[in-house]
Amino acid sequence: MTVRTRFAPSPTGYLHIGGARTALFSWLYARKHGGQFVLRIEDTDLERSSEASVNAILEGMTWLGLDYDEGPFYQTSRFERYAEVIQQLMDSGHAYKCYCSKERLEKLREKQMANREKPRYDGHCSAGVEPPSPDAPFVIRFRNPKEGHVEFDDLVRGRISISNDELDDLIIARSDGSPTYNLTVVVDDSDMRISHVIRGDDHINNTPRQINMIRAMGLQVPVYAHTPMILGEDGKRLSKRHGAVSVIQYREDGYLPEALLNYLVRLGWSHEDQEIFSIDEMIELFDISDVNRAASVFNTEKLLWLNQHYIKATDPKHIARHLSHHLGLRGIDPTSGPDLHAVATVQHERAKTLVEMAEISEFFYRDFDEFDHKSAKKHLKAAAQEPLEKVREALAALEAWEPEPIYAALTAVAEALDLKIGKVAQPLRVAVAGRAASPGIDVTLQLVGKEACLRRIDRALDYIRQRVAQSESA
RNA sequence: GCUCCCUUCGUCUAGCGGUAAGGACACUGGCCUCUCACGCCGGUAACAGGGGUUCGAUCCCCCUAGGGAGCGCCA
Repeated sequence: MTVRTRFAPSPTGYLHIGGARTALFSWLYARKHGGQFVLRIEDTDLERSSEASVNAILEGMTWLGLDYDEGPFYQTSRFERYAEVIQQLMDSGHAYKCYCSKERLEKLREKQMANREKPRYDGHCSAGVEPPSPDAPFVIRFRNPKEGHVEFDDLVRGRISISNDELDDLIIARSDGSPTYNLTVVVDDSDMRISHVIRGDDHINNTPRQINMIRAMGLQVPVYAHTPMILGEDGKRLSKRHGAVSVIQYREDGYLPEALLNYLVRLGWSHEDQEIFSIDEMIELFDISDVNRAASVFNTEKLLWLNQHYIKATDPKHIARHLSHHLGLRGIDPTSGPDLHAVATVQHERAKTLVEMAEISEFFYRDFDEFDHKSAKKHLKAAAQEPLEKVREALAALEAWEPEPIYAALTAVAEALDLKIGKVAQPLRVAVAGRAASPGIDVTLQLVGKEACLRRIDRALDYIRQRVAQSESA
């Protein structure tokens, strides 16, 4: 049997974290078994579906690298097929017309709730009834078996069993003739020869009735795997308000797709003590039956750690391209300063996201507006004046603007003044970078460039003199 | 309310009848060091509770509690 999995989002919003993981699991399973992964857009809800959402989902999949072998298929283009199946079910007696009014159903539900019963359709029209009027509206219901129970072996949950008397006769066609979800999934999964249905566990309760329909149609029941949901940082369900951000938002926030994928695959799944997985390793090692049953909480801290790991591990040339983009977003022309590859090389161990990397690299490309307040307070004080003046002198005299001579010049100044190198380097760092943290002082100066360095040192000296003058007059 | 599902450090997880309950993130002590990071060494921290079964339960069974999902002419 060739493995065929699918991802079937409804285009009513973005591709969010939960959907992305379900897609990843399905994709991995197909890739692992040399099968196919198909994408299907479940857009039968005309009210809520939008093309913008379809595009957002496709964009998210592309960014993550979850390529599909077939599709995207749109359910809206398959209405004829659904109508055909519904007719077959009618012909074989597995479905019937129901003329019950919404009012009647509403009352029924209230009564059942009051009686502490599970609300369900009572089969009023099951035996066949006369239409209240010749042109009375009706829905079509699936005739669920009354006896026995449905069992299936879920690849992550194990055996799940539910009694048929818990199930009622669900609507498969609305009064306007359009098919409902439970019918369309079943028909599509069958037509698309899906062998393994991997989806969120919010579908567990639908599965038994879907199995009953599949059997009524005389079709093959696929293997199911219901993956647990992902909770927000607060342990509550993900919502628009916290965490359920679109996958694309992570790209904007400076995450690498490899990091997000790695994070997602470890949510509910593990392989020994391994934390880092390349795509190839995931494909080789992942197995849907090793997935946990319990929901898991999304933890940005760990994602950040992984992201930093991938930033460190990725070729700086590649990082440079991303950095260019994020610098651009900050209004910086990346060609106006040092080579991006060099900057990425010295910064890639210092940033958890590409956005952060752009932020801490800004000073390479333009003079900062003002010194970081705390850093200036600590380092740009009277005691730093002489060292900075001497450093300026030494640097101005340098012929070769390279890390080694620069560092030699600094140590010479420090020695001459009988200071530790830090007493010289820190004020200089604040002068040139605007803050007390930066890559090594030598490469920092080199990349900023001689002219800019001298200019900024002068500015820092002005700042110190002004500060000294103020404290004297006070 | 009813049905189904879930429950190991704060978080992600390992465990599959006998372990000092392992790893990772975070937190934290130290080393390295021109800063920040990186890296390295160390630490704190968990089997929801109660009954069984068993020589022995994190692991098997039952109950309780807590959490989640479903119960639509949404998907």
